Amino acid sequence: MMNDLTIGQLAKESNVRTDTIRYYEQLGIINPEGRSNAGYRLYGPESIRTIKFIRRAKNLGFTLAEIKVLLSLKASQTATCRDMLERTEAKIVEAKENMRHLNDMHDVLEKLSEACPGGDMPL
Amino acid sequence: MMNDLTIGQLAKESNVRTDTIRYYEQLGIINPEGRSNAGYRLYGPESIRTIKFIRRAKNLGFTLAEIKVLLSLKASQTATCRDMLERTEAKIVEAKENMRHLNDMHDVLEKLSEACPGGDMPL
DNA sequence: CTTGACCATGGAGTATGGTCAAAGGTGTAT
DNA sequence: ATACACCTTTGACCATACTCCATGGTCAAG
Repeated sequence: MMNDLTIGQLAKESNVRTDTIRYYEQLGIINPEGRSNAGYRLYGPESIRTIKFIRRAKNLGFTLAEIKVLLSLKASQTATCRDMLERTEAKIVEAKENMRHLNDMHDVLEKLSEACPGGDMPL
Repeated sequence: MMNDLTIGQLAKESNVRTDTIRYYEQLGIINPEGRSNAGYRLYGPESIRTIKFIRRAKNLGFTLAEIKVLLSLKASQTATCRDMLERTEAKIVEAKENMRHLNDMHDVLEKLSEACPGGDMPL
């Protein structure tokens, strides 16, 4: 299918390195839909979403082992599980915001640590 | 002073290993107040707070390098810096709560992933 | 004065999450 | 057909944050 992505294309679309995708595959987190005649990994377009999910979860502090579990739940056919996951994803987005704010603050603190002994407060 | 703690006592009070404290010292994050005649590290009681602060910040996702900066700010004599830090600490506590909730949820999800294919929802 | 718990240093080893490099096959444009 | 970008695998290497080990000194109790 024309829809399939090579590992390089997937990497570009999802802003990770090809090595990282292969590493995730090694951990059993993601798998290509198949292989080309030449043995090239071929991915469906939903893989982009998956990689982005992994990155989001990672930023929230989930380990790759934990993310593997989250993704296996996500794949489950049980509606209740899917619902739980959706709710959790919303929570995760919230927490990510919190962490982002915290990190912003950290950046400010770093600047402060340089500016403070003698300078005006940059904030 | 009788108030001084050996590394083992400090480790016990702050729930880390002695190795970890020495490792932090190597990174310049904490330092003993002095040494005994025999060369034993001696810590004041505030070191317990410091180690606990490091652990708290670490759980929030700060790297040890970042924590070093936070602690250097904390030590600064400038009132505004201290104020900023206090505010940031409050934020950090908030964010920690959020992450704790998220981690609780993760634990539930793990249980779900075992119970879901065929069992009742435990939640 | 010896035993056992504690301390010191230095260096090696571990887990996580990548990242890079070597050696070689593929695919397409000129 | 040959350059060039892309793909393959295997395996080494990196940073972070510990954790353990070997070797040897210290100290309090019996």
